[in-house]
Amino acid sequence: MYEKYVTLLKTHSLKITSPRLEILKYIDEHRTHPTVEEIYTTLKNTHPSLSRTTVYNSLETLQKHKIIQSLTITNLELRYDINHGMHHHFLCKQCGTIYDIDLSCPNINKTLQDGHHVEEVQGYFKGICKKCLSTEKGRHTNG
Amino acid sequence: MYEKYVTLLKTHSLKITSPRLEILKYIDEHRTHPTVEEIYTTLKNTHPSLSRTTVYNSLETLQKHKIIQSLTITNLELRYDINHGMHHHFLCKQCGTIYDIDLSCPNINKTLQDGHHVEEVQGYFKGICKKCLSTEKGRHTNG
DNA sequence: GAACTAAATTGTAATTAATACAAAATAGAT
DNA sequence: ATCTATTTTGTATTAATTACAATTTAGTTC
Repeated sequence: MYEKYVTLLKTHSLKITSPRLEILKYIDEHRTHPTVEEIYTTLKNTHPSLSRTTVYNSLETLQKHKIIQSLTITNLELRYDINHGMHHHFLCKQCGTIYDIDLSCPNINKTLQDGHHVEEVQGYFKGICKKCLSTEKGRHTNG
Repeated sequence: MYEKYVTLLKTHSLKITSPRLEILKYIDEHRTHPTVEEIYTTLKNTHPSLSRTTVYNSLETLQKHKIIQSLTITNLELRYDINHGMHHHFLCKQCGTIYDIDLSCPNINKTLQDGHHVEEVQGYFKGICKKCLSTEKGRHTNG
């Protein structure tokens, strides 16, 4: 159940704590790019002693170790995502869903750009998602 | 002095007001991707009646008309940038400077991606800028 | 397995960015 | 000059995040 996450934390010489395991598991199993509040309120149900600050602290630690990453695509608050290989993000302006986009910009791996050393790249795409487009089309067709 | 901005506002059928002209001029002349607070405190000096809320309102209006755009590259707060053709951004993790990056990801203009309709693209690059790299190198060499 | 210590968790308080809203002011039209 | 819808302004709130001190605990040592 948790071995995967125990191993991951050990690999990074991080202490194995209940909050870290739960948070990591949650982010790994919910690829919805959740907010801190979503993670906190959900886990609070099954782990009442959990503190909001702990969620912030744990996320920061996991991020420092590049196990997870934070997104600012929604402007309002940080969202978190497990670090599963290079990918970008698409935000639907209508339904708010954030999709993973599996493409790699060829400029991404060039380590120098205008003389700057690039360590991280995040691509944010915004528009209307496939699902909303089809609903919209259906609505026009039917009524 | 302000004709350029008067024209721009007129083109978009926006009322010509002093705050809008000042804010637009500020963003156009300071390509440093300023925060709301930077814009507000700077303009407050020469225009004491200016309200923080007005800065927020004006920025929102200008953004809706695609005259400016907002960036979330620093995570903490929104930063604003005049909309001068397609470009991306580089944030130096050391000095905090945000540079414009004039490259266009070939995927950017594909209007559909996984069936999603892309309307906007923002590329955020993070690392160490040329200037900080050279300072670092100098330090190693000299001491 | 008990004792120890550095690190993590917790809860509260404070900070910061952004938004809501109503009253006053004003741009542009008549 | 008058009028009206829009904009500006200031205050009050909300929401996300950070600071910090006290408590607890993971992992080590004996």
